[in-house]
Amino acid sequence: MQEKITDILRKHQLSITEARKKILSLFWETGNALAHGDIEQKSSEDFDRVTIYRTLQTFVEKGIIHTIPTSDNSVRYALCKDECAAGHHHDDHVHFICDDCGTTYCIDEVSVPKVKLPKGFSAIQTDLVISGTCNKCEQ
Amino acid sequence: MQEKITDILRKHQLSITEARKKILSLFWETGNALAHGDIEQKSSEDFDRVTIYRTLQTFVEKGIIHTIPTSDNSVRYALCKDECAAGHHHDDHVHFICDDCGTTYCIDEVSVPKVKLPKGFSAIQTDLVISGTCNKCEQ
DNA sequence: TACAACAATGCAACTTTGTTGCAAAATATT
DNA sequence: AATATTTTGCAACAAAGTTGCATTGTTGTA
Repeated sequence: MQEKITDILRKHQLSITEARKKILSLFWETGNALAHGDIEQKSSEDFDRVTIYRTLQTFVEKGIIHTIPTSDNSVRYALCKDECAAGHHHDDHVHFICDDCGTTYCIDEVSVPKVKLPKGFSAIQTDLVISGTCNKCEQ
Repeated sequence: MQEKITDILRKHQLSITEARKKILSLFWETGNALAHGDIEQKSSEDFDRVTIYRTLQTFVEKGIIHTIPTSDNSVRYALCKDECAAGHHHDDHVHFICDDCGTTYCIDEVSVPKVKLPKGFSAIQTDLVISGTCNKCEQ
C-alpha cells in the first residue's frame, strides 16, 4: 500500500512528503471522489489548509487526479487512470453524484458518448455528470 | 421586451422589482450563461451583492434559470426553457464553455444522450458539459 | 387612491473559501 | 554528511457567500 503510493509519486517526479502520501492514500482508501473540504476534515490536524490546496493543484497538473464539475460550487477530485499524463487528462468516464449521501462516483464502465456540435464549435474536454440515487441509498 | 420580462415574473408568482427585471433582462440580452460575477459587474451600481445572490437563488427555485456545472468553481446560470417548473428542471441540452473567451452556451439543438447506469443507480439529472473553442474564437 | 400586510432590498457584520510571500523545515542530490 | 532544492506552515490578505434586521418597495383590498 505505502509502496504503491510512493511509486505513483515517484513516477510523476514528485518528492515523497507526508502530506502527499496522506492525501493520495485518502483517495485510494475511499475509492470515490473527494472535495477539498472532505480532505481538510480528514487531515486538518496533520496539515495546513494551504498545503492541501497546493497538493491538489500539483496532483491535477501531474495527471494523478482530475476534477469533476458540479452544480454546487464545490469541485471534487478523483484518481486518474494510468492513461492520464501531465497536463493531458483522458477521463472519458461518467461521473455520478448521489443527491442523498453526496458521494461522487467514477463510473468507469460507462464512457461518455461522442456528441456532434454545431459548426465552429470544437470539443477538447467532455464531462457527463449524472445526479440521482446511488446503489447504497436506493429504495 | 419589458413586457416579456414582467410576464415571466408574474407567471412564476414573483413580485415585479427593479432588481429582478434588470437581472432577468441581462439574461435575455446576452443570450448566454452568466456567472454571479458577470451580473455583479454589469449591475453593481444598481444593486447590492446580496440582492444578486438572493435573486439568482429565487430564479433557480422558481425554474426561471438553471445552473451549469463547471470545473473551475464558478457556477453559471442560464435561462430555462418553458418546460422547467418550480423545483423541477428539465434541461437536457448540452452546455458548451469556451476556453478562450469563457462564454458559456446552451446548445439547445443537441440533447444529452441517454446513458445506461450500473444496477442500483438511478438518474434524476444529467449534465453534459463540453469545453473547447467556440464558433467566435475558432481558427 | 390610500392603507395595511407582506415581500424584497441594503447594510453591516460575519463565515467560508481560496491566494500569496516568505521564513523554516523537510526532501533530494552530490 | 553537507548543500541545493522543494515543500510546508504561518500570517496576512482577497474573494465569495451567508445571515439578521431595519428600511424601502410592492401588492391586494377597501
